Amino acid sequence: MTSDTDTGGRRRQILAAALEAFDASGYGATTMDEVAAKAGISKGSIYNYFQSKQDLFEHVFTDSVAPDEAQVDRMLEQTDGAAVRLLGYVDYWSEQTARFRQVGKLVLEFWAAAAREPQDASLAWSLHELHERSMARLGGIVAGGIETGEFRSDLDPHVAAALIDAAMAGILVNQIVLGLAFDEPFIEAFKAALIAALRREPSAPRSGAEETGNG
Amino acid sequence: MTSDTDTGGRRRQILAAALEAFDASGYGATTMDEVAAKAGISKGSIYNYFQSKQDLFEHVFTDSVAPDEAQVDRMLEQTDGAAVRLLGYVDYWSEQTARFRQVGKLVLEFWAAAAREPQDASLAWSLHELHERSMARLGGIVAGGIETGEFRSDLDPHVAAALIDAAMAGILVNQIVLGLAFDEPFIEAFKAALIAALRREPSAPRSGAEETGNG
Amino acid sequence: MTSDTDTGGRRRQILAAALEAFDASGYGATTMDEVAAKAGISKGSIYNYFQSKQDLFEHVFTDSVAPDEAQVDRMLEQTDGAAVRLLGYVDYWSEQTARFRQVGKLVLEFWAAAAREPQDASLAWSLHELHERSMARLGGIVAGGIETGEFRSDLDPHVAAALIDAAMAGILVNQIVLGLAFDEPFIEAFKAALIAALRREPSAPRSGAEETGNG
Amino acid sequence: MTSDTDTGGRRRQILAAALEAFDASGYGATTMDEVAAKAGISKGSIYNYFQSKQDLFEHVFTDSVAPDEAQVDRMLEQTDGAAVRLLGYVDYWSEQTARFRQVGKLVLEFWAAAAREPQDASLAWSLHELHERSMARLGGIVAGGIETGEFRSDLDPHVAAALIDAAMAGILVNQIVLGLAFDEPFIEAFKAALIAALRREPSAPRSGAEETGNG
DNA sequence: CATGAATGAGACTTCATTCAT
DNA sequence: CATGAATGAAGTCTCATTCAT
Repeated sequence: MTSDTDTGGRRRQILAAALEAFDASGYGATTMDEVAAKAGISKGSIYNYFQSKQDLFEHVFTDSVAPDEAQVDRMLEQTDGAAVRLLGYVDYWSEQTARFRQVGKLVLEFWAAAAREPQDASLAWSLHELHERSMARLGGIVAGGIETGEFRSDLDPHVAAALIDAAMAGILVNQIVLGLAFDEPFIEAFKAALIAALRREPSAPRSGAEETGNG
Repeated sequence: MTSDTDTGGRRRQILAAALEAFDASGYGATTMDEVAAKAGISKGSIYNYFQSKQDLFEHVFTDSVAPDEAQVDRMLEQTDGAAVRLLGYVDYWSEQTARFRQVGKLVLEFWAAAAREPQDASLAWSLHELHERSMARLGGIVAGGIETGEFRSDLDPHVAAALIDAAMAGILVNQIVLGLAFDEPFIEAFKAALIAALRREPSAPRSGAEETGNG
Repeated sequence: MTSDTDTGGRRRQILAAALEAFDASGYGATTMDEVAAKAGISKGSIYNYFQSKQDLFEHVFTDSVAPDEAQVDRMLEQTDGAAVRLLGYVDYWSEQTARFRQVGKLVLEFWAAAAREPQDASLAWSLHELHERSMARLGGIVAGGIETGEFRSDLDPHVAAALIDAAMAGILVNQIVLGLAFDEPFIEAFKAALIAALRREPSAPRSGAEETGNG
Repeated sequence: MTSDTDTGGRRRQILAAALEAFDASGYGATTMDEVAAKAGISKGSIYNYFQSKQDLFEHVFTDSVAPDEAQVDRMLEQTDGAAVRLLGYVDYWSEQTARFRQVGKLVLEFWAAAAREPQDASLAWSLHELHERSMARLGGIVAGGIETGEFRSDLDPHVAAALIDAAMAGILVNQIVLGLAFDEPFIEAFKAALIAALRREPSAPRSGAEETGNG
């Protein structure tokens, strides 16, 4: 047990050090020496836990950076109403984004690496699956909204989901690459725009529901 | 004349080879030998035209990949109507994206590199300025639409521009990273969603009553 | 113990190989491959002990070639009489010169490199301090001789020390550059000339009239 | 004629540029580009005047830096008295040294290069012959002084010449390597020491004859 | 004779990975 | 399982020299 815990601890220690190093310098410019130094262990030791630098890099994503999807699924299960569920999803994503912001450049490294990999390689596959699940959740929310009449009936749930997902990805990119600050008012405006584009409209007896509220 | 053409030609030759190589393997995994071989010249020759690998990389972006903005400005000058101008802008961007799709991974390389650079470094600055100009165009279009009554009056042009820009960036990312195909129908849906979110709602003679109540 | 010896041994191994290589070919023409081959290790290994070629070069001087000054200080402490001490110093220097003769060209490399360096750089500083200590010893001997009346009272100890030091440096240079053999008879003649130039002239009961004119 | 002059001028132009460059950076660190830039011509052109970098280096010495010996020979022919001739030689050397001081590091480069060359190679041979002529002059002066009774009869002219030459070489080295300033008072002290070591002594009815009389 | 782009050998240095201790 | 010295392949960049114009 102790040894087991120790082993897990050592592994996590390396992952944390690697995350920090890769984020600061990128994959190419990070050396195993750096990781070892940050982790406070010897360089050779890393190879007892990871097969190679590439392997370590991928595990930084799958074991440390990949978003925690359990909570959002719980939230979606317990919530009624397509608009509410959608806005909840955006909030969840926004929280994850805040985490990403701390390891922001790393996300771009993952993307760039995945783009270069064959589509069935480890990292590319992880990102692919992550995206698939995101699409499924968003598509389900939109389809539900159409069914209940909350959302416009002329929407294609898949297309809508892809658009919403893309918008979120783009916000993240602009944050990381350009250092833009997308603060809470911005996120609220984003939500309002989503609702404005999705909701059923002419039948609404009253309009004016989607004020953005920022100056 | 001949020499002038030749010199420019040699430089372009190297840029084309570098673009291809960087796109295929990424910055780190591309060697100067590869670039030289693809360009059909000697390795040392590259250094007669570019100071370093990094310099070459940046010039691939600024000289070869950066979008051609002249045409869109011409279009915007000659067009009336905010919605038409916006859709025209999306088309312009869509065409550029098609170009990017061919050098897709390279764009991620640029982004990752720029994110790692200090914000005033060459590449980061190029991307920053590109974004600023994009924001200016989009913001202008939206502001014009608000003024003429085409678009909702409760929009903040800066926020709207940032959102539109982010959505486009995200579509690009998902294309590149996940290999998704965003075809013409998708782009049309994107346009429709934009218009749906921006246009003044015909049914509401007066808006401006209830805020979204953030928090 | 063993490891300590081994580590020190490996380092010395590299230094010895580098000394030989630099001496044979000069700094510029010596390659790290050569040093590695002579030391019987891999090229990369050298960088576990020295940061760069320049660093290795400087350590060859400070760790391997710089004269051993402990013995001469012991001798000077235990000896009385300015003339005897001076001749002892010449003998000490002559022995060191014999060592230098084996790595003769290397000394010129050090000098040339030091001359090109800023005066506070590592190698230049080493030579500077070495010279300062030499001047202090010689100046002390001469001053002592003047005090006891062995040497002429119109000498400036600093000037005399500088001259003696220069003469020794020049003998070394001519040995190395021109391959001249300065054998024992020559050294004896050098000693005699030194004494002749320094000692109080017996025929003049009182000196102190004709100063050299500098303070 | 014009072309001949032009050619000579172009050659001298290159030599002057090379001298400056080699002096500033040393042989290894000087590039042909630097020389060409300083000379204001193209790099390829240098090879119309010199076979190689090494060839250029050697010609910098033989054509530009080697001391001008004609004047000292004239002086020696026209002067009587061994002491006066010797002091005149020191003055001549001192003037040359002032020239060397301006290209000081270069002298060390020549020495280091010559030491590495086989003794019959171009540069080594030049230095060797230069030294031989210096020895001949000094030896002649000393021998003459012994003959006329000015100098001590127990001197070996060859040994004395070698010592004087070495002292001068050493002064030069310490100037260049250590940046020491050997000013006129120092040179006068050097002269005084030379005379003190050489002149016939007990028979001198009066001492104090060898005032240095600086100024 | 001038030019300067092209060359290509080769230099220094880095670093992922291994393995004996 | 830990260590860290050793490795050696590979990378970027330099530069003396050539040669077509």
